[in-house]
Amino acid sequence: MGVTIRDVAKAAGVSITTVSRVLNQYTDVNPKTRQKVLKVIEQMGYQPNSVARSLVKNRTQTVGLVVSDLSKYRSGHHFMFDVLCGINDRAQELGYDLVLFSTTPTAQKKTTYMDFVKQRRVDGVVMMGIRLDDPYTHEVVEASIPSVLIDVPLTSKTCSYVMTDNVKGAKMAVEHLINLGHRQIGFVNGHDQAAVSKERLTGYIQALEGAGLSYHPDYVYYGNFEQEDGAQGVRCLKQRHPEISAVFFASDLMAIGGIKYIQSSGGQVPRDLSIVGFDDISLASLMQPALTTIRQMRYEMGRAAVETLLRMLENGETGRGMILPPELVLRETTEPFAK
Amino acid sequence: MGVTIRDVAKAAGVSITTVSRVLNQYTDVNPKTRQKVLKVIEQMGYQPNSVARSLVKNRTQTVGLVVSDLSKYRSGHHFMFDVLCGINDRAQELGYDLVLFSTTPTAQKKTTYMDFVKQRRVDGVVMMGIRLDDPYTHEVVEASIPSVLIDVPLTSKTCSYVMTDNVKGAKMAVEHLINLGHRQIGFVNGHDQAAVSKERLTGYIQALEGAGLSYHPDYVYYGNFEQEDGAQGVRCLKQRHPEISAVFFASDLMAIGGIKYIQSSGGQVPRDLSIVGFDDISLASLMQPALTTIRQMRYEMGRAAVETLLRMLENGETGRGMILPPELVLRETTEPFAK
DNA sequence: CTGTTAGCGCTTTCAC
DNA sequence: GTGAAAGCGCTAACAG
Repeated sequence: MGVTIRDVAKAAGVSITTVSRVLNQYTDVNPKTRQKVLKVIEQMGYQPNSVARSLVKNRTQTVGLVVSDLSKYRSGHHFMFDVLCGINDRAQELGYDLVLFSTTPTAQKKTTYMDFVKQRRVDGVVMMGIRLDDPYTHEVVEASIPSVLIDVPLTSKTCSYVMTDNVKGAKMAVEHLINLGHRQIGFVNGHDQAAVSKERLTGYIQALEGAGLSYHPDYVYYGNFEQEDGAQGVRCLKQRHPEISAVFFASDLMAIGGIKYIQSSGGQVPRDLSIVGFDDISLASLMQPALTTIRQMRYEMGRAAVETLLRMLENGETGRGMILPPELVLRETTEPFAK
Repeated sequence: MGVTIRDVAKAAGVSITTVSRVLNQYTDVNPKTRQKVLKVIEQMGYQPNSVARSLVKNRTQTVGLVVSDLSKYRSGHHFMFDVLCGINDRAQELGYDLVLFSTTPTAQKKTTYMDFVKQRRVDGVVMMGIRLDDPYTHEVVEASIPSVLIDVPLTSKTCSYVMTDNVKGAKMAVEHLINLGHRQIGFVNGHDQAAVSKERLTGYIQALEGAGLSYHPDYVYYGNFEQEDGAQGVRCLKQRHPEISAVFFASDLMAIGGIKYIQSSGGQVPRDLSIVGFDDISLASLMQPALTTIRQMRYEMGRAAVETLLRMLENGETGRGMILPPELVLRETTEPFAK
C-alpha cells in the first residue's frame, strides 16, 4: 500500500541512500539529482515512515505528557487543559508530537511510568498533576530520559520544573487583603502533598508577618482544590473563628465553593466575607460577583515546559527550575474591612 | 542502554524466537521455558520496544486525535476537553496510545491530515472541531484508514461519526420555552458551516411548527459559539424584534454572553428574557442565575468515538453513525411568559 | 557526489 | 517445542 523509499529510488533512478540524503537535507547531493528526487517524491505522494526512522535513529520526535488521572480534572479544573494547549502548541512548533499518558486509577494497571517511557520510546516527558508522595515522582527525577515537572520543584541532571511563584502569589493575595484593613484572614489551602500548597502557605505566613500580624495555624484549612472543599473550609473556619473577615483560597474552584456557601446561608460576598482565589480560571470573571484572584500563566507554563524539555534533549542542558510570575487580578469579591 | 530481546534470549539460554513467543502469548511454548524466560524478563526489567514492533507489524497501537487549532478552545469551550478525556480514557483501556495533532493556524504548515497519518502511522483517527468546508473533512472520509468524526454526520466505509441528537436537543429547548407560554422565540445559532448548527436550526423549526407557530428566519442570528457572539445576538434580535421574549442559544458560552448583555443594559434574566443554552458546561450551573440548558454527554462522546474506531479497526466493521441523547436541564434562566 | 552494506529490535515463515 | 533466517523502511558509515 504505502510507497517506500525504495519505490522512490527506483522511480528516480538513484539509490535509496540518495533519496535518504535529500530527505534529510544533506548538502552533498547534486542539485539536479535532488530536484529529480524531489519531483518523484511529490508525484508519488511519498511520506517517510517515521516508525522506521525512529527505530534506526533511536529517537521518536515525540514527547509524552503524563497526567495522573486526567479525567479528574474535567469539571472546572481548566488549569490542566490550558497547560496542555501550551504544551501541544509549542511541541508542534518544534516538530515534536505529543502522546498522552494518563494513569487510570480504576483498574490500576501496573503500567508504570518507566514502562511507558521504555515501551513507547518517547524522547522526553512532561508530567503534571502528580503529588510529592506519588511513587512516580522519584522514578522520573532519577530517570535517564529528560523530564519536566509542572508544579513540583524537584531537579536533577535530567529533570527540570516549571511553576508559578506561589509564595509571591499567595503573598500578593494576602497583602491585598491586609491593605484593605483585614486582620483576621483565613486560608483554605490545598492538600499538603502538593508542593504548591506548601509554597502558598509560606506566602500567606510571610504576608502576615510582614504586616506584624501573627500566624494562627488554626486559621488554615486543608482541602483538595475542589469546590466542595471550599464550602467546607469556610464553614469550619467561620464556625470556629467568627472573627475572620477575609479568606484566601488556594484555588478558584474552592473560592467559588466558599462564595456559594456564604450565599446559600444568607450572606453576601464581599459584604460578609472578602475572598481571593488562585488560578484565574475563566469562571472567575464570569461569576457574580466576579472573583478577585491570582492569575497563573497556564498556557505559558505549558510552552515553557516543552521549551525547557527540548533544551535538555537537544542541547544537553542540565535540569533547572523555571518560575513564572503570578498576577493579582482585582475584581469584586474583596472590599475594605468595616468594623 | 536498553535491554533488547536478544539480551533476554541470551540470558535465558533460548533463541529470540522463543522470547518473542512468550511475549506474544503464543501457546506452543514449553511451560518451563516460558517460566524461565518470564523470570529473566522480570529480572532484567525488559520492555519490548514498541517502535520495532510497530515497524514489523505495520500497526502502531496508536490513535491520532486531530483537532483544528486546539488552543482556540481554551477559554470556556470545555466541550473539547471533556471529549478528549473520554477519548483518552477509553483508548487507554483498550491498549492504545493517543497522539495529539492540532493544526496551528498561524504558520500554516502545510502538514496536511494525510501527511500526519502517513508519517506517524497511527492506526486510526478521531477528529473534532472541523468544519464542513474544511479541506480536511473529505480527505478523512475518503481515506483508507479508519476515522471517527465528532459532530460531523458523514460516513463512508472507513468513516463513522458520533454526535448528539441536536435536532431533538434544540426541539426540547424550544418546546420548553413554548410550554412556558413564549411565542416569540429568538435563536442565536452557531456558524452555518457547522453541522450541528443546521441540525439545531431544524429542531428549532420543528418545535415551532409543532406548536403551530410560524418560523421567522429573521429571528435567527448566526454567531461563532463565543461569548461575544451571544451578546451581539441578543442585541440585534431585541433591537429588530422587541417582541421576542425568549432566546435559545446554540452554546452555553453564547447564552452567557446574552445574559451578561441583558444585565449590563439594566435588564434581568429571566424577568426580561428567558434563556436556554446548549452544552451544559460547568459554568452553566455556577452562573447567577444558573443557566437552563441542553446537556450533551461529552465524555461519553469521546469514549464512544474510540469504541467505534476500534471496532472498525479490529473487527473490520464498516462506518456508521452514532447518536447520543441530549437532556434538558432545568435551572433558573427561564420563566413563564407574562404578557 | 553516489552506491553498497550493515544494522535498528522485533515478528514470522519454515525447517528441524 | 524450538531455532535460523528473512525482512519491516529507514539511516549511517564506508568505499569509490
